[in-house]
Amino acid sequence: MELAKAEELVKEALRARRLILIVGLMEVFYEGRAASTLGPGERLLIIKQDGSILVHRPSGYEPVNWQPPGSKIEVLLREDGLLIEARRPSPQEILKVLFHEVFDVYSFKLNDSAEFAMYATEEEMKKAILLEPSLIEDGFKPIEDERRVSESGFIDVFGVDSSGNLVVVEIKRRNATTEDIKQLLSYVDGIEKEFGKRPRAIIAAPGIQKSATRLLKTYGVEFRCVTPKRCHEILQRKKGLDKFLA
Amino acid sequence: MELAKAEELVKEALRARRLILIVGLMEVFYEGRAASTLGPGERLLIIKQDGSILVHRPSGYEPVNWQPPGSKIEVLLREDGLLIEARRPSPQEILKVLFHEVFDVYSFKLNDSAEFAMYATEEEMKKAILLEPSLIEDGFKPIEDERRVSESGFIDVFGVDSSGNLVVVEIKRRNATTEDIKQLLSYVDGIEKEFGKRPRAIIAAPGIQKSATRLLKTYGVEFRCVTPKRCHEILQRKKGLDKFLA
DNA sequence: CCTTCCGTTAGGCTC
DNA sequence: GAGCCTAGCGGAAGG
Repeated sequence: MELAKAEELVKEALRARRLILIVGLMEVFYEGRAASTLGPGERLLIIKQDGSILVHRPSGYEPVNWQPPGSKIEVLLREDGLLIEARRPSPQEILKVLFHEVFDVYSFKLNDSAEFAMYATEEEMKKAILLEPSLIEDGFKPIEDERRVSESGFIDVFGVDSSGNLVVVEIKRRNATTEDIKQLLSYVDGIEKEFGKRPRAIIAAPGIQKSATRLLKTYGVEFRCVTPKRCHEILQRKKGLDKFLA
Repeated sequence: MELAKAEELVKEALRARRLILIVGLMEVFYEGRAASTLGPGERLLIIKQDGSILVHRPSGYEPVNWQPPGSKIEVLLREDGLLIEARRPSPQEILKVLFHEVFDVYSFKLNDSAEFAMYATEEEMKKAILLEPSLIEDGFKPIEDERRVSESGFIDVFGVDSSGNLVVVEIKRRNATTEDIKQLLSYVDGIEKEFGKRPRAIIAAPGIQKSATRLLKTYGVEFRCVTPKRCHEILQRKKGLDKFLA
């Protein structure tokens, strides 16, 4: 395709705020928080209606270069090719795509207002534990979620056990790491300072990394196997029940 | 476009291992480590030669759903639409895209062997410090990079100052956080245990978060302002010099 | 395979 | 805007 024709198509599509796909032979330059260069090759450039822009190579999940939404897009026909620039003010970054050849330009006005729903997240795990505290242990009573501990951060679930001991619960949707255990321990220290009494520490996760297992024993942290999937099922069941009762 | 025609085009492109773009009205379902649903909407589906697959909405940098390279892709024409499934064995995950309408199917055999070069990374910062230790301070002498500290991880740069004190340097390409300082301090403890002598601790980064500043004073950690960009320039200058001397 | 750590992480939330 | 944290994080390097 003539580069001049491609320029015209892209400019028109930009004005109309359409999703644009450009396939061609291009070089890519990026400078901002970091910097990168990518020599000539055949790739796909995607420009979205909100100013996000992505360069995709023929392989790999990730774009090789990109600019997030809000970038300002400019198109320039030059001697050496068709240049597309995406500027971002803060942080100051620029992405330059220089097309030596354009194979095709497509553009679309897409309508998509559907809601995206994600399940089996850490958030759902927390909700399930608050709703069904026996997931942690019989007699466990949550008192607070997201309790702030000075200097450390936020406790996922804070409560008491059947004997009245304070309990700090840290939730992870993936296997717990040493870092996770250390974080939990810093909450324990904070609570101990605040209440003058050392709380029990429980990590609720689908599993635990081997290196973290040692820390468990050393510091008396307890592990409860809780999976995102099971928590999701519990919430679904409860919801179904509520509907039935309503 | 007829869904049967689309099915044919996609299957042929899959056999030929081409990059495939499908634009149309689709629903998306994902289940694996988590789960998600996305109702009908007009989107772009990208299938790459290596089995990666991406669903892009008209806005936003990130794909709303995806599957990484190596997924097995199947195409099925059903009563309710054209179904494209991408399965991944480990972790066991499935992505289902059900097209109610297909506007266009494009496919390309793309040639792209160019090398991608990234600059101003943490790796470059380390190289620059090893090459030009005065970036840390006059008289600093690096001894080792990536020195293993038992139980903690790896020290970015380990060395001695002009008075013979041990020095532990932690490098960050972005502003240093409290976590970064804690990590550095765990290296310090490890080195103290190993050498029976407490080393100096230096964090080399473009800046430091306010909450981390307090930790500096409390634990005697020193801060050196070192930016990725400046390190990159130093390496470039050195390279130019080498070329000139060669 | 598992673990560790970086990333132009992005994105969402709070302050 | 800065700070804090999660993510289906992905990806690479090392054991």
